[in-house]
Amino acid sequence: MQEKIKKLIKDALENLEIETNDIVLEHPADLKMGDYSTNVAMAVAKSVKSNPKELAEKIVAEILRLNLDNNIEKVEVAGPGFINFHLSRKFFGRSVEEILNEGENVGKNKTLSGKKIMIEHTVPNPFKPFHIGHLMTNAIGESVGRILKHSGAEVSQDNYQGDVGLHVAKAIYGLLENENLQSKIGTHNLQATNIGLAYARGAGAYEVDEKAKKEIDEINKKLYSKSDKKINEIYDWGFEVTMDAFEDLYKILGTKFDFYFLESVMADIGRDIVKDNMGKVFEESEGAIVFKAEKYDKKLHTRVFITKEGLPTYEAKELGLTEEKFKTEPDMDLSIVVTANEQADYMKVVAKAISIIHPEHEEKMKHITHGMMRLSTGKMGSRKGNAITGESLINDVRDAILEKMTDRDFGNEEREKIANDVCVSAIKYSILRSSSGSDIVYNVEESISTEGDSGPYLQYSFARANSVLEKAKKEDILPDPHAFPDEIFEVEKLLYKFSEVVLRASKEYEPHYIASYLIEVARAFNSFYGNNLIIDKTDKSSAYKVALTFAFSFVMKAGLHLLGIQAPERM
RNA sequence: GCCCCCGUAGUUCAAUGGAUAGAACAAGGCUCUUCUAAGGCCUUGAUGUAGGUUCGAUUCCUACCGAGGGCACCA
Repeated sequence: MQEKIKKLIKDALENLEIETNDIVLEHPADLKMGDYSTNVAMAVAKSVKSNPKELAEKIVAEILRLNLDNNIEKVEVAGPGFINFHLSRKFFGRSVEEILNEGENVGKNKTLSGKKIMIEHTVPNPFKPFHIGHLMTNAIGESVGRILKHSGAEVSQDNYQGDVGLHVAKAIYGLLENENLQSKIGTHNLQATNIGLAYARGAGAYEVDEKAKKEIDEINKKLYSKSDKKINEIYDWGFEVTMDAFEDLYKILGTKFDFYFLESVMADIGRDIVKDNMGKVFEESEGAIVFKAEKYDKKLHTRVFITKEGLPTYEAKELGLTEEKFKTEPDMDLSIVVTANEQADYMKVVAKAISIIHPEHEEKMKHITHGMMRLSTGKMGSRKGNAITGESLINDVRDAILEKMTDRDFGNEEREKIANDVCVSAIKYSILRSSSGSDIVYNVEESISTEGDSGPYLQYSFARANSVLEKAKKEDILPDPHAFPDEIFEVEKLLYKFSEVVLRASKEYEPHYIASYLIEVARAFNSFYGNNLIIDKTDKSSAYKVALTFAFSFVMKAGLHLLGIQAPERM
């Protein structure tokens, strides 16, 4: 439709002998102003020395002369010189029909078809708790991945595990200090929680206790050399148990990883790359091996890749990791990494180094950053290791939801499942409603409220639509997109825009466009629901309203999927 | 000191250089003998400051004010 209207405008301008290369066609902010709008008249008014409003009138006259097809109801000039297009009742009926035909494929586009993309996110460290920051990268990474897939890309996901390093030594120190924490009794979640406590203890001691610091450094050396049998045993158990606990969380969150990379392996690969590029990229400075990125870009700075002790830093490991990813997927078109904001600058330096070594990779790396999650109520996690864990937040939110569900008549299994889905939706939506880089304030109460701006509100709207459709089935009213009434409902004016929203979200790697759009559609649907009796055998247009309800439910379900959220049929 | 990101209703967030800057929460009122009232309908309130570019600036540029992050061997 967009292209058709653009063509129409272009033809009209040509006939009037007005030159312009770029026609901007957008949706007006207010639905009352029409469905599409262009500013060409204002844009070219100056160059043809004409009053924008008069020029707009002339263009409209020419457009009308060119014959409208029955998708366009009327064209008019408004405001300072906008030309507004109002689409016809038929158009909206047709777009509902189209959505019905597309079903769960609704909103897909092919802009990325044939492209291979790998996205890295979540990245919790074994031996450390999965904290709420990991929920941020998970929600954003998962959603971006799904959006790109909806645009035709072949998407795989990878996770990167810090299996070595000081944090492991700190956890093991804590475990040795308090043997109770090494208990193998209970679920791996419980055991992982104990390891998290041990880590917090070790991390705390490392800061304030000289003796402990020495011991931890000692443990760290033993971990590298694998010389201590007891430490090795604790390590093997702790690694497995924390990784298993992460897998449980991924299941709840709806994430599946295709590749896992280990930091210990990347360290060696990274070190080799640095050595192979000495002189070319890296140089020695104060005993360490560094990359002076400011030589290439004034805004970048020098970073250490190999310490004077000969140990590869995060930067060198990242180098190895990227190399390994391109080896794993040789024809990869894009490698995306999602991390916190504070990594933005290192990533630029690392990316610069990589593009000097592999110029062909330069355009194939993309870094997405996320902000911090703070909780609006209760204590915030301190920096020293006792941050709020993802699991405890999930449990709190789930409990609050179960409390709200007491008047609902569900079996235990369904109740649990729904509480889970609603909980994940509450958290993920709160993250995804804002643009990616911004910090968010998470408010448990607001996130589970169905009044307004929340994931549960979206799910509720879907469940409601579903319940209408159930009734339609019982009453034998089949959807018919041709039986439309004269009235055009607001929800119809939004539904056909879904694919455009997906496209924009995909181009900008921004899930929040989907989130805001879904709220808008849900609101329009709930309003439609409130003001219309959908199932009504005495109403000729009932079959159309059922079709519209179907269309809404497809769009909502697909949209929620793109946010990484389940759409329960009942709630 | 240098670099990056940000500053929008009381609060939490939106707004591809466009029209009267949108929502939601909070406050008040109305609404279930209709399909989920976890809903719907109605009523207030904002672009940090000063300039500039533009027919038009929340958006671009400059300065200032304010908050956050990064800047050599942690990740």
